[in-house]
Amino acid sequence: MQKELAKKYEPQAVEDRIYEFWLNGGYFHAEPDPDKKPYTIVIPPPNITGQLHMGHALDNTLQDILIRWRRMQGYEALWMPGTDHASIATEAKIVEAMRAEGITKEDIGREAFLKRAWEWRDKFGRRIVSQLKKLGSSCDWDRERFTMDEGCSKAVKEVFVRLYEKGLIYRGEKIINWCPKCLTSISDAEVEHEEHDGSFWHLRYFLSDGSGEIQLATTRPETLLGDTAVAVHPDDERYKSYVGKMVKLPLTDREIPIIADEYVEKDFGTGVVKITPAHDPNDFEVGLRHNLPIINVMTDDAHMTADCGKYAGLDRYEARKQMVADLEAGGYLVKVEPMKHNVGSCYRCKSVVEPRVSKQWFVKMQPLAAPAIDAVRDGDIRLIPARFEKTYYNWMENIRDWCISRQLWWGHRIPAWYCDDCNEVIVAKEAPEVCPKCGGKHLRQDEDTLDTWFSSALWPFSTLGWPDNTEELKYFYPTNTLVTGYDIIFFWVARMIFSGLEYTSKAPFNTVLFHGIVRDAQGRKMSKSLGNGIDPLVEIEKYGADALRFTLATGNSPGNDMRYVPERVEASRNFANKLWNAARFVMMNLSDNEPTPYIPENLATEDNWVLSKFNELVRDVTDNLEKFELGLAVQKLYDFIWDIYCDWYIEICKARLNSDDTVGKETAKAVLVYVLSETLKLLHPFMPFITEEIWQALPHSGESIMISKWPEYSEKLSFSAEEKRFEMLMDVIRAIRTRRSEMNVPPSKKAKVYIATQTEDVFKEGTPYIEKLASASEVTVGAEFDIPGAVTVVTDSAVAYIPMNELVDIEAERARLNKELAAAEGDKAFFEKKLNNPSFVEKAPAQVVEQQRASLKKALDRIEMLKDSLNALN
RNA sequence: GGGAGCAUAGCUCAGCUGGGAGAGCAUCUGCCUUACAAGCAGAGGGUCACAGGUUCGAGCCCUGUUGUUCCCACCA
Repeated sequence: MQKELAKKYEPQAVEDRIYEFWLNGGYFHAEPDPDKKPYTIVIPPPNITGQLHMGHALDNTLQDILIRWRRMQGYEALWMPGTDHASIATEAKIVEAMRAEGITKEDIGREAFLKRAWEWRDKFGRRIVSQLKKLGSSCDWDRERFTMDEGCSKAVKEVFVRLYEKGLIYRGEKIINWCPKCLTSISDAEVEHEEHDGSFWHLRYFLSDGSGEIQLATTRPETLLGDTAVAVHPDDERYKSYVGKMVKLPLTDREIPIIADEYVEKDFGTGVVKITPAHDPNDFEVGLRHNLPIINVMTDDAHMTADCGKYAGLDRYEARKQMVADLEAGGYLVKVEPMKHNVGSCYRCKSVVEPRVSKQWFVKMQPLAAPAIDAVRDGDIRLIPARFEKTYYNWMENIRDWCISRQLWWGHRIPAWYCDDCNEVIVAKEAPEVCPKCGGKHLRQDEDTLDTWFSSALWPFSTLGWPDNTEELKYFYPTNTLVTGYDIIFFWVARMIFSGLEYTSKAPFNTVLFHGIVRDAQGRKMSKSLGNGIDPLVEIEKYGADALRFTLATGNSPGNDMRYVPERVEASRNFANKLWNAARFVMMNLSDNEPTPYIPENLATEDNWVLSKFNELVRDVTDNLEKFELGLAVQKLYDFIWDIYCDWYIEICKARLNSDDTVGKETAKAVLVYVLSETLKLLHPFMPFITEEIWQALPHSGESIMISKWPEYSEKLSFSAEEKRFEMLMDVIRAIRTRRSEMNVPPSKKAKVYIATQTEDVFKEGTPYIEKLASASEVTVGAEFDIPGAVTVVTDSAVAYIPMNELVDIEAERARLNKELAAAEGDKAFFEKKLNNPSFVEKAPAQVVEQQRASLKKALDRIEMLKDSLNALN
């Protein structure tokens, strides 16, 4: 901070410089240290294709708050950063970029394609990292990792081989979700289901023996050429006689059987289903049970295959249209009903997913899911908020095998080789020279890569050196807190849990803090297509990273979505500015060589009060952070700094600072500096830049606020008696201000004030403050006054008379006091009623009863004072 | 079909284990009181969605209703 302080805080001039300073100081770096307790967070690795969006901003703000706080508390705090190769998303982008050049993947081949991909990664992987730095993230960049770096790749191979050997990874021909645009299989979790308006075509299939027809209904007539049976329920009386007969498949010469299977719902549609094992997961199962042939009628990009006669080569929806027309023309179409049905689409490209039979690699999930369920149930892992446990159990308990192979090039290539000589499958960490079975040399590695999430699942330990038992792994693992959005609970969180348990025998973290989605001001999801996204970098440029962080941390409760309202970031910016100016004021009063912050002797009541309030703040903020209530913590800091420190304490200190009382002056200065400096520490995790900038400008010891010691609650700073005394003063000041404001008296018009009270010492001591803060020209304190016709204000502890008779309308004043009296009488009745209720006194906690008694007493005192005041008017 | 969240001041949201409802923004009034007009001092504004229940006491706990958002699910 410069000597000449700007009136306004300018984050742009501060943040980059401070971040450099931290980096140079090496403060983000963590090393195993047996003398300290570890605290570890692994970052949810952002995609290398990604740009920082509000979701990242929120996620990383929360992590940075936790890690900075723990670091200050003395933990060896490691925030492990890195990026994710995001196979499907990255590959799609590169393919898209290549299309602009007029070339395809296949044109250049695997090797050249991967070269491009790595170049892409080098170029864009840095971008997201520099954006995280703009936010102030205190990651240990020395340890930055990438899901496809050597270590992570080693971990991936290790896991694959181990699971294969254990029989938990297998290759099989099954029906999977196929994205016809990305041209790869995807897992169940990668399919988004949405209800669409569709049609339900009722068709008639004629029996081969000419004895009649059977009617069925379908939403996908274009798969008809792949039908290999027609099914009814075995108990369906209507169709019992049909079972075993053959029907002629319309538009073809093929004959297919009518079978009975319990999968069919009697009451749905006509109770008859066409069975297309190649294109529907249920039909596939039915096909297995009845040994039906599988006829694939679609190509990998969802066009009809060459075997489809006149429909060959048509897009699936065009084929549907033409087939429906042909069915109608041929007399097969009975009717068309409108129908809502679920359509699955690819979570990356939104294309409608095509169920497809193909040979893929799978992870057998049930054996892995069981311990993962127990870990949460037994409390080894705590989900915050707890309601996500239910979601988690529900998913884990109904989990199906995980399809992990992808027909993509960018990713971890599957460590499996096929022997062309003897068809042996070899799964190994290193490429085999020869076939271990036949000694043949014609080995081909599997062309496919692994699901991106397969490597992300290992992130908490692969980044720490696993499978090697490194010092880092021993010290920092298991990690402590995982902070992420609830939208990736299945993709990532659940998979890390079962992976950690399986490979390290430990839960990978003990707490998961879920946050929600950042939405726009109207509550809509921010998206490219809507164009309603707010760029965090633009906001940082405009308002500062601290303001953005503050906005995201405030009013954000775990697991709940939040709206990003522009006005709020302005309010946060204003708060930073407020703090800046408070610091300016304090420093204005300091000389060049002030001692480091300390608590002086000779504390005045207001000093005790502010220290006591600060002490409570320390306790509350720490407590909130322990409970992951970050939004509450930051709110309390805001209130303390703005209301208590600025509006009251600084204002009240001005009297001493401007006086000739050297002791009072020094005391005020010392307390001002002490409380400011300590409060900056509490605020630092939330607003790291401005707190560092101010802290550096204040007298301090140590290199940086970010490695200073987190304040602790101290009984010695608890002054409840002094707090009460000071609050009496505040009450009177507020009451006088309110009264003057109601009468539109400007502060420049000073007036005498007489204070009648039973605690004269409080108000005598507070006289200069009443003069300054309540525009009093002269304050007289006594037990009783008789000042006819004065403006009268009554608090719980005093009556203040302000003889501004010319402004007073006696009748109005009487009416007002009577109104207040009525209110006080109401209070009295309220508390009396409560206290006269025997079951209340009996059953309520003693402390609560005591509170009510005190409130009753206040009301009674107030009534007395109001009555006196009314009498005084006469 | 199952499950979950949300419903509190005009707007955006807090509200910890139940003890007379809070903030910011907006509105209104008066202030350039030299740290800050991105500010200061005040004011107005709420049957805490609805209906029951538990309790001495319910915004908070229970049940149901309505509205809304989301997640999961193989009725073609």
